[in-house]
Amino acid sequence: MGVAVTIKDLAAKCGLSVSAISKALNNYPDISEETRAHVRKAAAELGYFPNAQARALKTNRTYNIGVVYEDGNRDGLLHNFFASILDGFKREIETSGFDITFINRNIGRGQLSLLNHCKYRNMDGALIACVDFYNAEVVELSKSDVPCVTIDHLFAAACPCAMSDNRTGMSELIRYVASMGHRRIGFVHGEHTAVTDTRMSSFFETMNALHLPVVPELLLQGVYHSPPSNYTAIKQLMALPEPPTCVLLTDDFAALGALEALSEMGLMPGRDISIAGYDGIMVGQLIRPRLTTYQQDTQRVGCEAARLLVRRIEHPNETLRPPVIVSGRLLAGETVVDRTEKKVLS
Amino acid sequence: MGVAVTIKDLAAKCGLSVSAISKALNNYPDISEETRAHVRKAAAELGYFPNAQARALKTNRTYNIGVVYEDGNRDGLLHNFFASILDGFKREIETSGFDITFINRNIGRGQLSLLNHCKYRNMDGALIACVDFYNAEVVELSKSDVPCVTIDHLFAAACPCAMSDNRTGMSELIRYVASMGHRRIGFVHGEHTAVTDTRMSSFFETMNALHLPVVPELLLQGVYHSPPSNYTAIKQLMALPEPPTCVLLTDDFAALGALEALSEMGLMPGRDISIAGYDGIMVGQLIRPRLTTYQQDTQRVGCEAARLLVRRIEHPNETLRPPVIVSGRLLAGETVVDRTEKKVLS
DNA sequence: AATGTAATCGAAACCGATTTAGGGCCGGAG
DNA sequence: CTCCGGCCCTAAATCGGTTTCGATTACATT
Repeated sequence: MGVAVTIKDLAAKCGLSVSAISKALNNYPDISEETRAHVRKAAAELGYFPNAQARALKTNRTYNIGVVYEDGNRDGLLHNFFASILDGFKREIETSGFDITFINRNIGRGQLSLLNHCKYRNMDGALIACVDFYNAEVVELSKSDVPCVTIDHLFAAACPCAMSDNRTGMSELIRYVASMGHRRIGFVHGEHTAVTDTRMSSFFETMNALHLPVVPELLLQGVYHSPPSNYTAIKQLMALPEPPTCVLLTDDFAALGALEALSEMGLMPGRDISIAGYDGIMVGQLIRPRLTTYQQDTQRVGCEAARLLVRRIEHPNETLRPPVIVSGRLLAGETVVDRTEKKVLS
Repeated sequence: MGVAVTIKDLAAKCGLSVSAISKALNNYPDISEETRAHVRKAAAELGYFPNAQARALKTNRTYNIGVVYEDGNRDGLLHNFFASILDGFKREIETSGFDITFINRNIGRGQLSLLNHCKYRNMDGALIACVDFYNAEVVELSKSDVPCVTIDHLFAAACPCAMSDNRTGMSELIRYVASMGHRRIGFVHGEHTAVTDTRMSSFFETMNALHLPVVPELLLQGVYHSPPSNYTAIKQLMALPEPPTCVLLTDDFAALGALEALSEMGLMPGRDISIAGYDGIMVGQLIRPRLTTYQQDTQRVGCEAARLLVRRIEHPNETLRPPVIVSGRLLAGETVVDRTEKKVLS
């Protein structure tokens, strides 16, 4: 190694003690301004910067954030939706001087729980996203003394949360679909999670408010981010004696699976049958017909999560802030047909 | 904090000195087997694990890898291709006990070069991917004493590299297209990079070998991962007096832009005009018509990069290994028409 | 002149590990 | 009986910083 310059070298160059240097650089009040300036100048000349480990050892601050990310399935980083949230989180938290490190369960050849991994590296905080929130290790981490922030899941524990406005989103989507003349609306929801619960309750509420019938056969459980699952679901729905005129899928990526199924059946989405996704990923707007969906502001969700976490780290005793709810917007693509016009025409 | 258990606590519990504990856990030979066993048991009981900072301070090993990732554009994590490589890298390097941390240019409110950021955190090594390899800071890092591995770019510096077999890939793709009866082949290549150079030279070579004409007007420069850029390029190509019958785009994501342009022009890819992408991202196989492309084995590229890096870290003086070249496979989708049949029919 | 006070800086302890040098203890050789 | 060499362990230095506590100096106050 090109032998890093340490605080001792700097002290020698300045003719000062090590402690004086430290204080000068950390803006202690008992160092004169001219000394401080001199030290700063010398530090710049020597290209000095403190050793992160040494500093952390003493201060218990690493300026490093652990990111707990799916490691079960083969998604994780490949998950468009969460990749975008992570990206937003990363950009924001970096401006506050934090780095991010992925947290997993192994260290050396040994194993470590998520919480212990965080403690091992002395993480200043952790982002919990894209995981099974009911997993024991995840719950343990959320309840621990390491400051956490979650995405789209509200823990009972004192854990701030940034979430997308799934209630309004679902509602707007349904109202749009209804405004296009659809009454028999199918809904493939995801596995049981907080997000699913919110969307489902919003589904029922909105359908009721619009006096639309909720038909049990049109309500299916699918799997988030899984084209095959939604491929199957839509085939099942279309095989019904009286199929829906419009189907809402779990998410955009999954909706691609539905589109695949439809094209196999010789049906053209946006003409013979309507479908809508959820998320608003970029490819959904690149394909033809453009996907009708509800776009979540993922960058913003990540950014808000970062702010909440920094706030929590810097003010640990502050009362817990309510979840930040980020609104999105409807993307009226071309996969939902306007049946009102048809009625007029026929 | 729940006051972490330190080596002192463990020493007290065992009635041994701190150094004995350290040696026992680090498999020093001068500790009796029974003592070692006893220490291990006690450590497990107390839930002890060493403090990463303290250890790193003394050993200069952090078991942390810096990941240098695009921070200029708004891609980065959103880049399907590199996200998958990073994912493969992450999985492999985690099995060797390393964590990964993103490297950027800021620390606190100050600024730090990429190299200095690595040194600040005492990274054991670095992955250089998805960046401008001609950037001064990137070059500096690659030449430094921190062990690096690159993806798809061979530095003059002693830096191992994992790369996709762009030469063979391009060649196979062209041969396939040619076998489908295409002679007027357009090629939108990316910005000047090592990857672009390889693909272009392979393009010329293969076209020559197949006695196909390389028409200057059919050779355009586009931008990687940019649908709009390729949207423009394909419109330009189709406006020619004698347009190509098949166009190769920079990558799959960009190819979606081309598909968009074609659909606007009322042309149907896979019937009126043929196009091919490159990369083999998942959505390309979910849309209809399925994208014809060359699939790179990104997981494998990431995995090989991890192995190279670990090797380099653990055996710094070993002579540099040659680049690992990972082969991919042709994905014959539906966006390239078979003109030979047409000829027969007409 | 004696005392008090503010402004600066230094000495040393400390964070939690690793590692070098050395010190008892025991058995066997001389 | 002494000496020597393993074996097993401890003491202490060290990594590179931060922070507490004191020390020194200069200057104003009484």
